[in-house]
Amino acid sequence: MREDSNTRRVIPVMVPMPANRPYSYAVPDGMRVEPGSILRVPLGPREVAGVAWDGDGEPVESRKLREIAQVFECPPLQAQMRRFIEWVAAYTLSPPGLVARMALRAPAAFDPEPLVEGLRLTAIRPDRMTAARERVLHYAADGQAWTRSGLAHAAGVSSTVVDGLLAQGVFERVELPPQPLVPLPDTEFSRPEFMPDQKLAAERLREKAGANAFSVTLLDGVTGSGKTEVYFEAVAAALDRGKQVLILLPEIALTQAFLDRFHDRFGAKPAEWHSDLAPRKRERVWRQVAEGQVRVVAGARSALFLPFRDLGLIVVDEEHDPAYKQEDRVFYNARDMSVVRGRLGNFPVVLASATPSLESRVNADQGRYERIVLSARFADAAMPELRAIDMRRSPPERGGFLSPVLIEAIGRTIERREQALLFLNRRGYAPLTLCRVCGHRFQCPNCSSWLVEHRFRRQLLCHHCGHNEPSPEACPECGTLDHLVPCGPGVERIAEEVDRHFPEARTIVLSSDLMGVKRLRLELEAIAAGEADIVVGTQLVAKGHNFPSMTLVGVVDADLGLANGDPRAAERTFQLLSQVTGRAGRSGKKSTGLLQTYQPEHPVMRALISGDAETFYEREIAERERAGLPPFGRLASIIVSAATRQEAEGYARALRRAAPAATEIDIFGPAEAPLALVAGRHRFRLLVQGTRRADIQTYFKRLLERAEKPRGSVRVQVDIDPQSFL
DNA sequence: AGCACGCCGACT
DNA sequence: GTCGGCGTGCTC
Repeated sequence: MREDSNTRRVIPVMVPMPANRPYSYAVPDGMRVEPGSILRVPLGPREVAGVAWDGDGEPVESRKLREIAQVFECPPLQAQMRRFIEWVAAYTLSPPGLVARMALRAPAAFDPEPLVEGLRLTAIRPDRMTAARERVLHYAADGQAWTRSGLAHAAGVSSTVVDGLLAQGVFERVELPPQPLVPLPDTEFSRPEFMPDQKLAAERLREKAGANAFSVTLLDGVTGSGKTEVYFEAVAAALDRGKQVLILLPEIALTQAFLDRFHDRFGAKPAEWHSDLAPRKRERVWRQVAEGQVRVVAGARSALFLPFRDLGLIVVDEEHDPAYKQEDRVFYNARDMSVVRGRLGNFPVVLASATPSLESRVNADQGRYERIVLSARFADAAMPELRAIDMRRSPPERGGFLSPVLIEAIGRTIERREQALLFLNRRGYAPLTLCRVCGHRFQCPNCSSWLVEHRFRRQLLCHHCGHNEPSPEACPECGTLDHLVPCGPGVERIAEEVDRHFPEARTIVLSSDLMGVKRLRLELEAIAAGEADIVVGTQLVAKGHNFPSMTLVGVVDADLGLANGDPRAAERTFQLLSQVTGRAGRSGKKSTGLLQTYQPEHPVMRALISGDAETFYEREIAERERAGLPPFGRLASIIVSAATRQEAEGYARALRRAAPAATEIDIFGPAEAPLALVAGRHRFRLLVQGTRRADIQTYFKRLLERAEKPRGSVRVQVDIDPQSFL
């Protein structure tokens, strides 16, 4: 704390905007502020919530210096969290104010939850008794405090009856503490019976999570090996130590199944945290996490910035999932930042996956993480038998995309009254439309990608930037009618083909653009209950939902993810297809996975079919090491975005020219096409390769200082994440 | 990131 | 003559 010339106390405050350092504010006389206090401060024309930071406030001109308006009655942000914010800001080269903002994303949560007014029976009896009053007294006789509306509702009377009794003194007002959001989990609620290798793993995890020490454990267990139940033992151990627990999930909105399993084990639900949460609920979660009443949070990546009072374990489920990576404003990977938070907070971290990322595998191989392997499927669940369908030998009939082999397998499956899942990671009807007369191809006016036909919506859609236009009747180039042809399949087109072959079957298309999260949950429930025979779905069917009678999974285009130039393509495809095919066979019935491919000899297909992931990983790791790619070398990028393509590209080129020569850094780009169009901004990426993170960070800082300052709508962001590549 | 200030086109 | 578009610059 410092005093200015007028002997006012001045402290640093981190404000929620892209400031590179805390701002200084004056503390009014008599105000008690400590580092971490959450404050209401004036900022320009408005007021914002900021955090009192550590050390002295830098002196500022006294005409600029303004006073803190209020200290919120709310637990201060702990030193551990403040160090975490600083660390993330330094690592991602983003302004700490923006990182702090992520920890303050619950606007109204800083004021205490209002006390609930309750009514309790006194010794006074009413002057006259009526039937309605009788009923009210009957319910209130339990001596508990009731809310006015609750009591009126229970007694089936209007609330004026209760008001009348209150006026006579029959009831007194009492203040009730706000209801806890979720009941306390009970670590003894239902202890599962484990198979021998699960038991071993669970004991090891209990040991790790029971210790007050930083460690990272990679729990590597095939789909259906009971991974979740095993890491629940780590959760139990941390809870028994009196700690809070965070479980990160890639798609929390879709994982009703996870919440049910948690409930089965602990007799209570965890608090949820994700972007679809209603604002009021969001505030209560934030508040009760800060106060320590919520013991377990299951959340999306942003839950990492919740202000836990006493966090003692983070579990990152499906740790390989690309959804953990945030790619706007602050670029970070929640899996990696979880490890950092564990290190700063000195507590254990568990990374769980059936198909770990290469980074985590290498970290385990090199001894930085401990690796626990669960190789057997649990109880009656059998691994699906995977086979390739060589599309060169069993091609689809003209105009179709499904091999006769797959069609026959679907037929046998639904005859047995079992379910079939067809997976194609492509939304819409057809990825490209062209005119048979003049050859015109429908292209996005903003990006350079093809427009995807969505027949259900009668629109052409750009999957890059969201641009959409109504489906055309005629070719805009030559005006010819009825000569536009869809090229290639999307899920809608596959569903159409399925309908042709199995008109009697109940076929459902599951695609993120067809329904909201709520509707999707219902559809998933319905499918699990057997209300469909054939499901055609995109990526979202891969995530976390269990379909007990699904015994056939057909991958329509297993080669799809391998086509682009991403060095992670093989790893990603392996992970995705493992997850998709793992949806089958959960009931213990014999199940099959069929992969339609033109390259059955590809390492990814071989690994999937043989079940020998080990050889695949070794090969991929060797390849990465040879190429100096993550986790052996670093890839990073500078993202330039602007309102127009010209502006973005222009600045990207200017940056490229200004790049100082350096032996340890290799910078290339911009790519020919803009990377993406995000909320009306074109983005270009300059890719940087180097060996050490520190080299890249220093280099970026130097480059950004040297280059002309971005003007106009140009923005520059940095992505230094071992996960990143386009 | 917000938000106000400021300078040029189509309307009551 | 004003309303309003979003370019520019600042916030302790």
